[in-house]
Amino acid sequence: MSNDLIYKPQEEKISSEPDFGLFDRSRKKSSRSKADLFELLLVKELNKYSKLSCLNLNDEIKNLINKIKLFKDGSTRIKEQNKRVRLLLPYITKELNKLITTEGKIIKIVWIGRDWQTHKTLADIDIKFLSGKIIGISTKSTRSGKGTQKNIGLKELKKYLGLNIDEELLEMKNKIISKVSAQNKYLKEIAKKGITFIKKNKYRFPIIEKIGKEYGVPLQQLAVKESVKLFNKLTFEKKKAFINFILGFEEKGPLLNAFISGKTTHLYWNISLTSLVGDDLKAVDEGSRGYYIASNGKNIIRIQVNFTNGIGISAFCERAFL
DNA sequence: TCGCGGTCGGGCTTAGTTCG
DNA sequence: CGAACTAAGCCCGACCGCGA
Repeated sequence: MSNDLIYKPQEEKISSEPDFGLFDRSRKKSSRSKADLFELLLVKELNKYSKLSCLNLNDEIKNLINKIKLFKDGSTRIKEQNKRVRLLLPYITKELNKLITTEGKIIKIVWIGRDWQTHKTLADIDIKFLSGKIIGISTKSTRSGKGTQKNIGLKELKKYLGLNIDEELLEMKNKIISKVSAQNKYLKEIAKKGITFIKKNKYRFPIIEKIGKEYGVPLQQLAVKESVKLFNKLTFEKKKAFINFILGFEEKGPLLNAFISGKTTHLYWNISLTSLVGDDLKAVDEGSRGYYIASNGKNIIRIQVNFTNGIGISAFCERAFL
């Protein structure tokens, strides 16, 4: 039996028998909870700054802290978020001060958080002024890097680029399921339960990742080629629509991007990104993993082509970076 | 030239919504 | 009602440039 097929218990696993995914082994990170905590702490401070009540946030903050504590390095991660809020806050309030002189005081602050889907916005926080004006704040907190500008699912890729790889995806999925199934009796049981269950078991059986890549990577490469070809065939208006979607120009109101990466703060209004977009728009193949969108010969957006939860064993998507 | 901070690039995690 | 989809987020190793 090859080494890949041997069941590898994770650090928290006690039983020596495979549990077929009943055990949750994704305990190393808690990225989403940390982001939520960061956003909520920021909302709390912004409320204080605006002299608005924020007592209702304390329970939720407490819950998140308790959740993050359970993860590896949990308390360090919590401290980090607190620190980054302190560093970023003055830059945001400086910008808000300017607005207050023309729009009046802040009367309401709404944490959008995970409700972006129903709000249809990139904003994490909405701020309403006395004049009725509402601005959104999109905020990120990372140890390093700029974070994802946008994650584009297959539905949107179809809509904007006309990308259709349904058949290839189905074929890939079937191949992965049958190859996983052919490994041994445990994997046969897992494969029976479908691709999501296969995904849940990838840490216990490293061969799953290997098989996923075997069939997933060629599809990534195909999708890069297709996307580049399709983008370059679009009319100028349609190219622009795709870029507008990525950059968030479909927002109802002004959007302030406020993010902190390590100790470095960044602050800019979304509208300032319009200067990036010129009249000659082209997609440039960058190899097997992604492509660039260039404006007048200069790369402005990098698009990474991959799967959300591991190659071949989760949903396909393309991700945009500035 | 070496250490270190910043950026890049690939990948992973989470969770709300939708769909069969 | 659970699996799949979607789209937010963060992680982290590699790489690169710059000053001591």
